[in-house]
Amino acid sequence: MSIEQTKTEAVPLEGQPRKRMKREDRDREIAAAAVAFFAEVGFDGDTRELARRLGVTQSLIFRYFPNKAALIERVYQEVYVGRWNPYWETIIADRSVPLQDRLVRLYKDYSRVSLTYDWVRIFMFSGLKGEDINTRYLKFLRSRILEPIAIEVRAELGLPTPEELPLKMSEIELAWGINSRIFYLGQRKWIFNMPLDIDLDHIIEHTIITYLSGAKTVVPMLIKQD
Amino acid sequence: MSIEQTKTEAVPLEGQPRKRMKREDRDREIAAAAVAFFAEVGFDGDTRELARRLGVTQSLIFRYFPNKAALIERVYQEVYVGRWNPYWETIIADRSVPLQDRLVRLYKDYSRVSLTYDWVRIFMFSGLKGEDINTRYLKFLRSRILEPIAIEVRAELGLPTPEELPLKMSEIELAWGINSRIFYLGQRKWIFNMPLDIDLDHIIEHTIITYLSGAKTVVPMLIKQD
DNA sequence: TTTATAACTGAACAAACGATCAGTTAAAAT
DNA sequence: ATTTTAACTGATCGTTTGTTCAGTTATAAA
Repeated sequence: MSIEQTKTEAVPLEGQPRKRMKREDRDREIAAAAVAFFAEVGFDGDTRELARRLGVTQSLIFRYFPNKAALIERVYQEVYVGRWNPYWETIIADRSVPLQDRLVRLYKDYSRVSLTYDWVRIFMFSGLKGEDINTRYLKFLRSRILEPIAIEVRAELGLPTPEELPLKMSEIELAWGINSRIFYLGQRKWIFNMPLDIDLDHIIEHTIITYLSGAKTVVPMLIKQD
Repeated sequence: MSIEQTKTEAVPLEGQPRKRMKREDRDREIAAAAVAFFAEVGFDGDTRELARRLGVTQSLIFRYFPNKAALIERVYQEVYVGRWNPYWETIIADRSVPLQDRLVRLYKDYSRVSLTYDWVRIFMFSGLKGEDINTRYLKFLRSRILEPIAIEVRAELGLPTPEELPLKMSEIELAWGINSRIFYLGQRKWIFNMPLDIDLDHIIEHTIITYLSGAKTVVPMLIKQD
């Protein structure tokens, strides 16, 4: 199993009881352990087991978080908000670099965050739970990544700017294709236990090439439709 | 909410107690209700609530299934095994029809099954639970759908047959792209609550065009590499 | 060394859960 | 009409769960 590589199991020294941390440190330790723990077993994982992994009693957790829901909320903050890199948004618009290179660079970097064990699994657990954080994240992604990509494709193909002709839903939908591809890789690896056959970087390159090649064919067609 | 459209909530008549079904019928009724119920709340959903929806007592469920695990196993059978259509496998190989049309037809039909509320959510719940049914399903999908597609692409582009030159992992990986795209649509709609902006049939068409267009560029490149 | 602060524990509670089983009753067989 | 069969109920048990709180003890200030 290749899951272990990102597990953050804080096993305490059996003999020396590592105790009395500063409030801030313990707070962070619990949050980090909660991310790893809930990513593994889901949000129905019990707080006693989480405490056991931390090497503390269960009641301590409730001295740092008012209830389980608050702890889960913290997990969302850590994973979704805390791991977004604003630099991704700037890569896309840098027209001094060929578009294909920009997209490959962007998604190689984005994958380092969103293709981890914790990220993929917690994203699904929270989605299935019906939390609105997923919807909000995806809307954010669309406005910060997908729409900018669609705009750059217009420029690349010498088509009208969004000011001249607003982006079609279907152009953005086409860009979703890249993300769906990347995300599915994460699911194959971290949820369905189907390790990838070939190198991730290669897949990303092929995905971008496929997207741009397809966009060249499809987008001019799309913007002529009503 | 558009979720209701596939919910199969068997509300019993309050007055007349609809009772004493034949064993076979009740068995199927419980199984169907379990699919809908677990798809909604996950496999941690309690049997008392399931019984309430069925209009029977909780203990009755345990007279039809030895334990909860057996009921869940039945749910897998209903959804994964019971909904596979062997006809999909025959569409792909029919070279009297243009490849693009074959793929569009295949995935439009496949979507009718695998893009439902029940299917998408149960697939994720079972995956996150660590059940091997997902791995088995995806291996089956790869051999029955994705590899055949990769073979047809070879033929379409006038490249060597698999007998002359075995399929590369990366060629199959490229075909995964179609499925990832489709599956992601289901997740957007049924898990992340992001309803699709444009018509599903259009997206499928664009997905196939994008794939074939990309394959034309990438596959000749791939088979030259070691 | 003594005192004050706060990190931490251990035991307990109530609710919710899967599972069991002796008994009830509708429906088919005689 | 009576008997037999089997579908179904109601009450209960043991376990697990989130949450609370009075008390303990390490650590730093005095």
